[in-house]
Amino acid sequence: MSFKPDNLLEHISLDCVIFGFHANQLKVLLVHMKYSGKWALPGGFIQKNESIETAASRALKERTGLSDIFLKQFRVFSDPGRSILNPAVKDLEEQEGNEHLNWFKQRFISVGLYALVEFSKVDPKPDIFSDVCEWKSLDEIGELMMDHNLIVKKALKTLQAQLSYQPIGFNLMPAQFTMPELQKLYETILGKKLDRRNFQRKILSYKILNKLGERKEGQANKAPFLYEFNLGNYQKALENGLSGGW
Amino acid sequence: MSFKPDNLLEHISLDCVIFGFHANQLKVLLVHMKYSGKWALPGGFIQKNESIETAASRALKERTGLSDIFLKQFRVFSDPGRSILNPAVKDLEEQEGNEHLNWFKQRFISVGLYALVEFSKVDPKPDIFSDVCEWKSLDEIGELMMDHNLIVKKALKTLQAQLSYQPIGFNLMPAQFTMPELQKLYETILGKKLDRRNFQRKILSYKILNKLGERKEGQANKAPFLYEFNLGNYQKALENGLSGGW
DNA sequence: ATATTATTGTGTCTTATTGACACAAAGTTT
DNA sequence: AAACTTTGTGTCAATAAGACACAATAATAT
Repeated sequence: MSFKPDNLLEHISLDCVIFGFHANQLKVLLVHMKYSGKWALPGGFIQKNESIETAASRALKERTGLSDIFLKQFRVFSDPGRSILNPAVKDLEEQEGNEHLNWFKQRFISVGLYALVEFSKVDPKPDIFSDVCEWKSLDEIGELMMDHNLIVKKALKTLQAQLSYQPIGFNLMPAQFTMPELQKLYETILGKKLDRRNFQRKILSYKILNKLGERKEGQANKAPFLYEFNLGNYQKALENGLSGGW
Repeated sequence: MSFKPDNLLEHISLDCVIFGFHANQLKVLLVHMKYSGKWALPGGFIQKNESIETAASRALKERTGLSDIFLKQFRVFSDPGRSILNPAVKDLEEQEGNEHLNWFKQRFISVGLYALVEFSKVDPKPDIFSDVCEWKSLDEIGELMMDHNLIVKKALKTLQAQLSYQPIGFNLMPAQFTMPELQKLYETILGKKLDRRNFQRKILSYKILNKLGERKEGQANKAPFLYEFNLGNYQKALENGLSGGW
């Protein structure tokens, strides 16, 4: 077993909600636990010399193979009842060499982090605890381990709120994309339809897009323009916020 | 000594940033550590059957005498270097019966919570670790213990952001107040002047205030109207947000 | 080839919101 | 009584947001 609890902070764990966007659907990266048969968020523990964010990056890499992901903490989940029925313990019981089992039976407080990643860049790989690691669209998610359904719900709410005061999309879209594609991302996160013309006007007013002369071809209609994010302005908008407010 | 680490989660602490408003200044509640002579945020630890929020309410009561405060978590502080120089350890060393000293020398990850309270309702009282507990206006705060300056800074930023999408003030103002008083609160939090007429128009548009017929007298000028918060609408606005965005 | 179909690009009008700005009224001080 | 301070209040211009329609393009069907 690869965990060495001696080097880990007790009582603290972290869970990552990794959002991707594909086929006009918002997806979350989940792992399927080998023995308990439950789906869960990829998570982990914190080493004695790590910050939460560093630990989350490392854990995400271990669980799913993903690296260079910018993870942002959004909330601590600390309800005393949240881990009473931790099915991960069952997975551990079935493994040989479970001398650390009691460590995992502790009560854990978990820090929730989320990230947005470009779907196509991800090649998820399961680790020793899980037999599958894959994207699930939001409405396909069934009952997850422990309070992970709640964690996903709160992450989505955070994402929706973020949309109102910060640009989003750089990490969720391919390098080049069309306006309708970007609009579908917004519509999916918000869960509602937006007017095509007003969306374009608003997003262009932020000056975070470069219009490319080229067009995408192959569909049965007029070819849409391609856009890319203007990194400089995108960063500025991230820092300054978009508008609204006092 | 009143701490019983046996019953506490290891490695996890919490710190409370309590904002108050008085004499046109935004204030923060601080405690002064007996032996190390450092000022610090009132904080505490988490018992095995508590959520973070419950623990924070209890700790705040123990440290300052404050009760019935709604505390909201805003961030986890987990930099590995944050507690290397924890001066609280010095305070503990000077106390008799420090059999738990090593427990406090651990590395801690701290959950930051903040709250807004009505200044006049507070009667701060120091506890066994501190000899003073009092309000400090933001520009009077010197160097605090550990990373507490950073925690205050991030709490203030959270508060400023919250101002843009939620009503604020119910917990910071007395039951009845004038429009200029409320405006000063907003100006203080934001750190900038606002136009008197535009402020009034905007805040009234939220429908969260009741105008009272009475007036306040005694100042050398025209008597301003009194207002109170309309609790029903205030709650609604808290839930739905104020506007702006998609 | 021609028509059909689906989807895109684009602009205007109306309404709501924001920002800038000035004077009269009231109560206190001199 | 005059001066002073701070309050209450409204309008105009600029900007942002919401509703809405038609022409252009590229594949597909006939």
